[in-house]
Amino acid sequence: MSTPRNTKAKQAVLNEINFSGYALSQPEIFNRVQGMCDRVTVYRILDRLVRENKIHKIVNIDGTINYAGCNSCHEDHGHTHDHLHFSCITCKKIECLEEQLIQVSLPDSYQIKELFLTISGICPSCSLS
Amino acid sequence: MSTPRNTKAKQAVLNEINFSGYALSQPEIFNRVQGMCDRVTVYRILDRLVRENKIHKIVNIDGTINYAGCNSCHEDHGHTHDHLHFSCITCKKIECLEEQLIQVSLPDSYQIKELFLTISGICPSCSLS
DNA sequence: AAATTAATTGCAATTTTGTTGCATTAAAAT
DNA sequence: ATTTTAATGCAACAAAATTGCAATTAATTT
Repeated sequence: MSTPRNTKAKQAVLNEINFSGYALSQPEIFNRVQGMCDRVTVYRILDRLVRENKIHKIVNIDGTINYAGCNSCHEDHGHTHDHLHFSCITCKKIECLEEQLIQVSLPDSYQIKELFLTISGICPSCSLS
Repeated sequence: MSTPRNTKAKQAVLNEINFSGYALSQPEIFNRVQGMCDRVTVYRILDRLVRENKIHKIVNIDGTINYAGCNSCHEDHGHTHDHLHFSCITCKKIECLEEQLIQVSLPDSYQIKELFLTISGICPSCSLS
């Protein structure tokens, strides 16, 4: 198994994700670290950060992929994916609502691993205007 | 507004989706109607069937898009999207579990439009082997 | 502090996936 | 049978992601 390294580009990408209030797409991230590294490198860094449990990979309801920091996840214990995502149809931003937990019951024949709940609608700040 | 027509290709695509026990991707569908029509036509047929409320468009947790028939949806009333999808990590198939309804509560500042809940895990038939 | 190891990067090429324009075909109505 | 226009095929295009490989560099060892 390989031991991950910290590079400037990796740290820059992680910073952008962690300091953003909402989930970012690969193009947005690449844009924000302009000149730091190649487009391909951003893809690889994102893959690595997901593997290392440092960020969440969120698929939006339109299929676009976004990345968000992990607030309530312990790196060592892996991700807990029992919280929900809110996807604003106006500003297109996705945020994690970590407080709201989900409970569902399925027939015993289904083995549950993770839950992915996305709610689309209008977020608080878009509701104002 | 345009009046939809029934073509052989459209019916073939709809049949494949309706007679499949799980949601199909565009490549899978194209594969199953081989020789029937062009690759592009499948894309257009799928768009049309979604617009006509004949099928569901489901985004899987890996971002891939799949199509499923509507069992409990009334064509005229549009789609009800309050049920959940089960995504098997073994066989990669997605099925709609229409019986299981979801209830969540959010702060009043969020205006909810639709819910998308996908549960990943191992489906009954993959659990056996 | 220099040498070593292998993780990471850049770049070019490629693949995959989906879209668009337009002339042609064919479903359904008259 | 004729008419109307929805649907198709094909080729070109565009966007998004992946791969191979040589060059670079972070982190460990000497």
